[in-house]
Amino acid sequence: MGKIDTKKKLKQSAIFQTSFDLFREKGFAKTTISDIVKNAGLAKGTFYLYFKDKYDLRDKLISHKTSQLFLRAHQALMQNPVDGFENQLLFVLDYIIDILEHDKGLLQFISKNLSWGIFKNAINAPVPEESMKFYEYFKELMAKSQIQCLHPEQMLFSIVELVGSTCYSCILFEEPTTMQDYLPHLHEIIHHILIIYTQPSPQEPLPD
Amino acid sequence: MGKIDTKKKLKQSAIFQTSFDLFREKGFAKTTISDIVKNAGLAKGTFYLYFKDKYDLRDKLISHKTSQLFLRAHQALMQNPVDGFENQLLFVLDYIIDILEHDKGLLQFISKNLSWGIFKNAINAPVPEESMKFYEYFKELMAKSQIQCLHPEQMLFSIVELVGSTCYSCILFEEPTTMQDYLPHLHEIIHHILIIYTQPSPQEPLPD
Amino acid sequence: MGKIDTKKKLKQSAIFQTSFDLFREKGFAKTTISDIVKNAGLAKGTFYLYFKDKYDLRDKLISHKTSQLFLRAHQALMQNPVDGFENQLLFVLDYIIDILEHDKGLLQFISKNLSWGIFKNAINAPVPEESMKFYEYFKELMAKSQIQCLHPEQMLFSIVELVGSTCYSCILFEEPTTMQDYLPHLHEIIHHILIIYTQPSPQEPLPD
Amino acid sequence: MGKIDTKKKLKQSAIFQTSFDLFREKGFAKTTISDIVKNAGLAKGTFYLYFKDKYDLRDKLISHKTSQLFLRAHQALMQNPVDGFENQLLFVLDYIIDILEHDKGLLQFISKNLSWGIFKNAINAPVPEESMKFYEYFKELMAKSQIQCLHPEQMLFSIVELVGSTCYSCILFEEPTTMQDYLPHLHEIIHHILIIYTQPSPQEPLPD
DNA sequence: CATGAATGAGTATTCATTCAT
DNA sequence: CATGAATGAATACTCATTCAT
Repeated sequence: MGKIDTKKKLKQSAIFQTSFDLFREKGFAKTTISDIVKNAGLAKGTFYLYFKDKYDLRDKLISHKTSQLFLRAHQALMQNPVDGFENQLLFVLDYIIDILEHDKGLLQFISKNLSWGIFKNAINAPVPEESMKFYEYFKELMAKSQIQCLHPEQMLFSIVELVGSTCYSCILFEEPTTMQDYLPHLHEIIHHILIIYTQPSPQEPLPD
Repeated sequence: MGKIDTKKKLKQSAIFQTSFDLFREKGFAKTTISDIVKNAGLAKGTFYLYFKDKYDLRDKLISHKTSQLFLRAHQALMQNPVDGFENQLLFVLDYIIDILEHDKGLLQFISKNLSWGIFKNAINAPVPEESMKFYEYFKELMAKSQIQCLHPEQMLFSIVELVGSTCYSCILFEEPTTMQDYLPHLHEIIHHILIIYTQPSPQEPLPD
Repeated sequence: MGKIDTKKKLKQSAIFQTSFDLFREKGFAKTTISDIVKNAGLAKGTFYLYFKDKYDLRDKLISHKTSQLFLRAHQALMQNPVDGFENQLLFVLDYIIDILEHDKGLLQFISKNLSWGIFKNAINAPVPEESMKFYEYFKELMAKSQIQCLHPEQMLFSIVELVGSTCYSCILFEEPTTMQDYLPHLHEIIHHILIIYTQPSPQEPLPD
Repeated sequence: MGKIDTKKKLKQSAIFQTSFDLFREKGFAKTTISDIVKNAGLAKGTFYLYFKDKYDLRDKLISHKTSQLFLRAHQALMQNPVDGFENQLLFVLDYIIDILEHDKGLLQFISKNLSWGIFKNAINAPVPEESMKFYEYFKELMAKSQIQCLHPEQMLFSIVELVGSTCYSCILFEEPTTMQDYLPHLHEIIHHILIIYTQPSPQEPLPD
């Protein structure tokens, strides 16, 4: 009973690991299911017991990897307590950026396919305990820091999209500059976005 | 000579038009070269006289479509003179956003493939006069408005990436909200980005 | 013992019923063993406890269904006594044609696979009491009606093949006409076949 | 121009010949397209330039072979003039039966798939001059012999179905007897079918 | 320049069958 | 007896690319 379930988990895990390596190495399109099962030491048919097709695998893998990323950032945050929502947010973002800078394959794989929808819900996480909803997580952080914010979702959306797309370009192509170089400006823009959204009224003129 | 050139242009144009329609309709991956030439009324071999392969066509098409987009925005700006760099920038962005809102196929096609590199250089423009470099264009606008800016490229990069990725989500999926809804906040963030980059940096004083 | 036998019968029966429905619905080739066991609520391995493979199942099913058909016709004949071999034969044929007209799936399934061999011997009947030999049955009817016939087997063969193949076309495709339309002609041809085989052959005089 | 067309004909012909041999040898189901093209000395893709799939090939092949059969019978008839419709009909049928007796593979292949619809129309004949409509052909023979017949189509249908299905059993399995043995009886039944359908009125009582 | 017939490597997917539990 | 996870051989079909005409 437990044995069979354990074996099943192992197989799925093997497919995850192998396919991720291959996607990183050769790209999604050039990776074949034959490649995956051959490297995972499984029969072809077995693949189809766990995933509908290559696209299903990809989607589940993105959820999985994104979840892992946030989980690691969250755990780091727990071990290095930081005060205030802004600092916490920056800590998490910087932590993730740092990981991605050292794992460009991961960045390449995730970014091409990540969307706000996946980010917000991360519902299809194959392992239940991973299916944390990041948006909920940040809202909680905000609440704990007693931040007032009219449109918390839009605020996070703006930040996440900005960070995601600029990272992609700076880290992978160093265009228009390196991540090192860009990071302080990114922080400053994020700082301003927080100001904008936590101001009493977005219409009112900004203080200078 | 001129005749032959005209004929060549016509064929290339036919491939552009047909392939764009098909990419919009069925997506890039599902569109075959057979499809394209059949719809364009050409022989298969003819395709290879004009493009190296499907990827070459796609890249040239993206440049072409992106150029067109900016060209239209630029022409609109010429006819509705607006004062000041910020207003000009917003005019151009809003104009493009409006087009994309009404042509989601175009948005889908461009966004998946647009990167800062293409945006900045637009090098492969098949029609020479299209190969305007947008970055240069904006730098010129800035100069005309006598804007001082330490890192103009980074500033535009931040804005373009933010606009690009948020548009994609808001227009195509209305996530987390509609473009209508999000637009004022986007404007405000852009406003702040301009402030950040055109004010004396907190770290380093502007040279005079 | 009896219990186990009952259970076995039940499973076999479930496979028969389910597979027949599926064969009718999707055809033999498109029906998979997975389909069958899933619908029958059994495990895949169980199938192989009862049948060698799909072909074995099909053959047994044809025998089974053909037997049922004749059994029903026979029972009807018992309840509506008819005099004379020709009338009895026509009664049985008409009865069966009527059933097939109302169950085209059955006709389709049986006809594609029925041959004179199966008809004559019905050897593989899975349930022993079904394994009535139709040819023997008709010979008995003939004997009871005191019909003299030199080649009774050929006579039945001619009739059965004619009825079988014309039914198939008339009922399933209404080609060249409907069964309704064709039936009187079919009767007349059968009548003549009976005449031919029960009259002194032109070539060889009947032995007395 | 003519060269290319000739080559195309040759390729189709090669596929026809090769596939027919393979179908005869291993059966339709067990013959793969890979087999066919390998034996025909063609590339896989080439197959799909000429036929939609294996089923398309089979149907066209049946038409082709059936047409050939009748064509040969017709040519033989032209060279051995026979008087009267019945004699002509029997000549053609006997001629075909004779061919089939000596080419059981052909019989096997055709019979499993021949239906009255194909017989009557033979429309899809790949080579135009083959697309003779047999039913029309026989109607013509009848007209020439000044035969009056109320339901000529039904008459031919009855004969063809009878001949087809009895041949199949007698030739391939010698069940219930050999074709040699059965032939005179078949002739007699056909003779009677002609009588039935050419009688002034099918409703009127048969003369005894 | 233009054609389109021919190519054939390449890939996803199915499914009957087995066997450890 | 029953199960159903695992297997992997088998196959249809696609499509970018070439090259003789």
